[in-house]
Amino acid sequence: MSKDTRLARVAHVLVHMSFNEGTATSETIAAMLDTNPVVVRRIMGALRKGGYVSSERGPNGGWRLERPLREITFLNIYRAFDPGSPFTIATSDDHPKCVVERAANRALSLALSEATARFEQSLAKITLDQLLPRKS
Amino acid sequence: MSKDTRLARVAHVLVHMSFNEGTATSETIAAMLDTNPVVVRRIMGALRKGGYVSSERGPNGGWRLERPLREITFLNIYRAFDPGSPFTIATSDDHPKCVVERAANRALSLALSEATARFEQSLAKITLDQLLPRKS
DNA sequence: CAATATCGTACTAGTAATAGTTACGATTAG
DNA sequence: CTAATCGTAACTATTACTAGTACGATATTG
Repeated sequence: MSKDTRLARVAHVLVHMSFNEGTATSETIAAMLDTNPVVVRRIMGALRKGGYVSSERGPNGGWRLERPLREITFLNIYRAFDPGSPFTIATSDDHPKCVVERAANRALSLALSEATARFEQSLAKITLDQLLPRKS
Repeated sequence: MSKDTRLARVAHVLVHMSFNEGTATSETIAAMLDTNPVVVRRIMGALRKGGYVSSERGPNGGWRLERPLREITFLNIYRAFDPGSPFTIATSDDHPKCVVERAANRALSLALSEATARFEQSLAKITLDQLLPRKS
């Protein structure tokens, strides 16, 4: 599978959007991400459901940031994408009635959920305003 | 990408192997995993490099468990597969010189490595003897 | 109302990792 | 020598994501 880069990419875009008033079109954003406007609409569409951005159609339309950067965390973005397990690792399903397989799956599931919880804790601590360049 | 189930599957197999003296053929093990002997050879081959199992060719050959269950952890198995990142999530690489993208990638990388460390800590605590059915 | 900009979305193609399969060579017991 | 068994290369299937094409829906402007 190719990797899911949506979180890093959209965080990048939202910070840039905060530099300008008004809207940014999918086309403009696509240029920033070196991709295609449709990809942008899909990603931004997910964020719209969470109320982090809004969109307007027609001339002078585009995407608008609806919340200040400090009120948006990586966890907010991550969850907006309605993600499944973030792991490439999964339990097995060869002999669901075998007690040994079940014990192995239980042990692995616990490790996966502990790591997922840790991941989400880390994401929750990152707000978008932390990505702003320092005015040193 | 389809999910990686090797860890759970091989843990299951090693426990069953400990129930019998001597060797188990790839064919026998394949039946346990509901798959094909070649898949078994690939998976077991990785464990052989770590010294957890050995193989013998020719009649009466097969795979032999080389260490007691309590001396094999999930982390040992996991590492034997020489895994890349266990996450489906990755950083972006659209504008490597953009300071905002770099900041976003740094923040995400940290979250990923914290979660990976937690995952490995959890795996290290699971020894295969913990998967044995309780004699209640 | 016509022209145009812009989002919305269905559909298809590309990509990368594991899983599965076939085929065949290498080794060893008897 | 024969048969059992591993070793491995090559190919296909599956899965889940990214990317791209096409076209419809909507809103502004004059």
